[in-house]
Amino acid sequence: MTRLPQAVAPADGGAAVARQVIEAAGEQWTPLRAAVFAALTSFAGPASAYDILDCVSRVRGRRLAATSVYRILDLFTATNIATKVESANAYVVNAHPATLHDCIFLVCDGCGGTDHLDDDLAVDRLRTLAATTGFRVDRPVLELRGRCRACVAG
Amino acid sequence: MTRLPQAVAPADGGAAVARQVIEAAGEQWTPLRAAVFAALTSFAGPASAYDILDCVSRVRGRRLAATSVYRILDLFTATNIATKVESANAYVVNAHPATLHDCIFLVCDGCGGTDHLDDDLAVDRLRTLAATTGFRVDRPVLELRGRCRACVAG
DNA sequence: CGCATTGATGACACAGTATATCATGACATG
DNA sequence: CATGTCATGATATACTGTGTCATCAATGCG
Repeated sequence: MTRLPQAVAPADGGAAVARQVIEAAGEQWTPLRAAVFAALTSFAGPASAYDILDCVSRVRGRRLAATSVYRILDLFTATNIATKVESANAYVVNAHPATLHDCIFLVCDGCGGTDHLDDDLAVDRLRTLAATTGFRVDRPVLELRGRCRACVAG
Repeated sequence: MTRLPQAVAPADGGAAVARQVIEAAGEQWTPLRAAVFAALTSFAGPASAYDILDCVSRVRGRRLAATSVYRILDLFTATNIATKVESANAYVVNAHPATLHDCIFLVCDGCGGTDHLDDDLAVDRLRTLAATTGFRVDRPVLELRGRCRACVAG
């Protein structure tokens, strides 16, 4: 299966689905977690932990602890609600948290925007190759840095 | 083309080739750069910038500036002599600096060891998919986190 | 009700990663 | 010697992330 990037944008930015996933995992959907999720979706591209910290702090009128942000981001990534873009030390909400795919991120070095594509064929191939060496893949980090259409043109 | 991980270990750890590449790029092969290269090869797996800083400082009996290490690592990565493992904030020497391949790293979360494989087929596929969205790939970041054979067994 | 437990968050310190800026030193060349 | 260039140093600072203990609210139970 191959899907090209596409936007599926529920009115709430996916918060309802995220909440379902979190609660299905036996975790709570707290106000702070909701705020972090909202902050995450409010950025056009990947947001750093401190971007989120600043954003949530502003909204709540009170500075929250960095620890809390990291804890919540860890929870989000563990439940597949968000993913860390390793090459940018930043986080993005996952477009389809309910279905398991190994996202391939297209990160634009021009505008910072991030698209993603899912391509089971390529990923399966990589997994299989790794397996031939006895390596068990737990977490693929597949990111393509470059320039998006607009930034190539501009 | 697909090659499985293999060790090609020249006696000098590849310093001679590295030097050629650096000089071909119009840059100098200085004692400090040689020391950083040697430090890089002296680690079994990827080494952090500060691992290298400590190592080189010890060898030289004098603490060098973090800035210098980063500058040299930037030079090495720009010339394809080394690559940054983004998901580990660490650097490894490139096994074949002269030939251009998009390395796929297998990073073991157990022992920290890193293998790599080259698979033009998978990478070309990803590049092609990206291109269909108008995205131009400059720098693929392809890392598979998991457990190596030994650590899966242990 | 009183109390213990549990989970979420806060507060604070600190470690680790990275860059900006300006200064210095070595060397080449005119 | 004056000047320029390149590599490196020195210093400060920003950014990223974690460890540890305290606090607070909700829940369950005697």
